[in-house]
Amino acid sequence: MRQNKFKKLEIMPAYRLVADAIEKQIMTGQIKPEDPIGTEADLVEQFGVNRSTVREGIRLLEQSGMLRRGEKRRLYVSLPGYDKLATRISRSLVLHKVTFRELVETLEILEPTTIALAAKHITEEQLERLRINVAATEKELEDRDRLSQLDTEFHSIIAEAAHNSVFLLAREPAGLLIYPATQYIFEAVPEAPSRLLEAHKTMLQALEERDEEKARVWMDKHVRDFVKGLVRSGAELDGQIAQPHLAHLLSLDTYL
Amino acid sequence: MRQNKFKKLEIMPAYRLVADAIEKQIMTGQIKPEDPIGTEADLVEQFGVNRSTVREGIRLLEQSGMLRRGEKRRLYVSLPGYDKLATRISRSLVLHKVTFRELVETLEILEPTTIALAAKHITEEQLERLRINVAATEKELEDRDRLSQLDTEFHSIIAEAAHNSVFLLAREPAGLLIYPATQYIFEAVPEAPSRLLEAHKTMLQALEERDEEKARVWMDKHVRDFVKGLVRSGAELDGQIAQPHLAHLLSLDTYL
DNA sequence: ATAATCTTATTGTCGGACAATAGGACCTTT
DNA sequence: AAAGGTCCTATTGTCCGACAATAAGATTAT
Repeated sequence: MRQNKFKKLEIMPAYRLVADAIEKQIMTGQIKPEDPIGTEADLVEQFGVNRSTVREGIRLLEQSGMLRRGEKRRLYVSLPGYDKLATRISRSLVLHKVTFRELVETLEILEPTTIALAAKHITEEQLERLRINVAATEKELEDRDRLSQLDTEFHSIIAEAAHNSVFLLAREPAGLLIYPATQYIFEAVPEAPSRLLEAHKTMLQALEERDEEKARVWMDKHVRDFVKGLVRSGAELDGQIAQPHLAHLLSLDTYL
Repeated sequence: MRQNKFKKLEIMPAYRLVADAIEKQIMTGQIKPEDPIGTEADLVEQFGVNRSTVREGIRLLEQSGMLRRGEKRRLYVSLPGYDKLATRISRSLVLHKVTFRELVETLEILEPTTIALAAKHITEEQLERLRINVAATEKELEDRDRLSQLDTEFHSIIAEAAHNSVFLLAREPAGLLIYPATQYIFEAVPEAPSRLLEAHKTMLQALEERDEEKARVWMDKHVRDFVKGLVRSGAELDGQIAQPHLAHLLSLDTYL
């Protein structure tokens, strides 16, 4: 038997070490969000490596949202926003070829619970945003594209109203991936828009009344309705998400 | 009123354009996982920019796991693994100062549902891994550190057994953040290890019997037990996660 | 055939260079 | 004095060229 006297050496490129060093300080709270990091020249001096190397390290952290370029293009520590994270997760799910079935199964579970939490915690400001959203939905019943945007937003606001960021982040990627499909349901099911509006109205009302149970029941119905529509629109539950459904995720590329 | 005749110009550094161009091809399936990307020199030629610029672009994608260095150090398209994603999400949650309350609230909801799904879909191979896990737990009841690792693993296997990658990814970050706290519960609550073992044993049994309801009920109990222990161990439910609880997340830095 | 050596391609790192730009300081105009 | 223009400086984004380290492949020696 071979003797294992030595640990495997950790041999990492310098740009990684740079990134890890900065990340560690951020994670341990030694540098806090909105704190400025020095200029590239400063980092060169501190780490004792070339500027190119520093830059490569910075890119790593820039991507994950821990660093951003702020005023005067200087580097600041920053919190990765939930929207950006959710987008990134969604993309990964797509690459992993997630099926409609997995998505709807997840939402059938999460959405009713989400709205139940929301009924307990929603603020007046969030109620107002929902009212605006519903009003817009009513006005633009004909514009399918806009309507599916509003649908996605409606559910996002509710998730936000649950006031639980862990839960929010657990739900959001599935929401981002599935609700755009609403658009295709509208094409196949003429009565879908009005049913959607009715459901949204009722859920809003339930939230205004803080009626947890009513909210949950209607959301449950709403989601199952959605799934039925999805099937009627020709989606294969065990198939992957079709390209057209993802257009928004791809074009969001630009600024995240 | 100001006329909005012009769209905001998209002015982006070249290294971003490089990254976006590659990412787009990956997302649209024009390049698939495990496909080799050319060498840096190739990319320099194709994009018509300098190698430094290409490298910075590559770093962005390397971080999000869409590119990796494979054999012969060449660049390959790759799927961001769930474990890596979950780690990254967990870190973001920490930076956003999630509270214990948000974590346990989420798990109280997700875990029972997870095991119910698992009861339906678990494979023999996964059952076997759970048996090994439980056996190890029984043997090492004294070693708190090891025990909390095994606990985290136990719940992860169950999540995997639900056979829903969306759900898996929704649950994992919360699991990563909360179960390490088990260790501190053991210090405060002497009878905790044996109670944990009993619960795990019973849940395993329920899974073997495909008894969805029994599994759910026990998991529910198990999680609430966990929360009680957490409180007894002195954790402030409305406080953030303490540094020591995060050690594992930080040291994982190295190779993800 | 196996081991040792050489070759080559590629990455990681370095140093230096320069244009573009943002911000500040300073000046001009009304 | 406020608004606009000009100059100055620091910093970033990009380019160029170079080289050591390394891994894979080819070649030679044992």
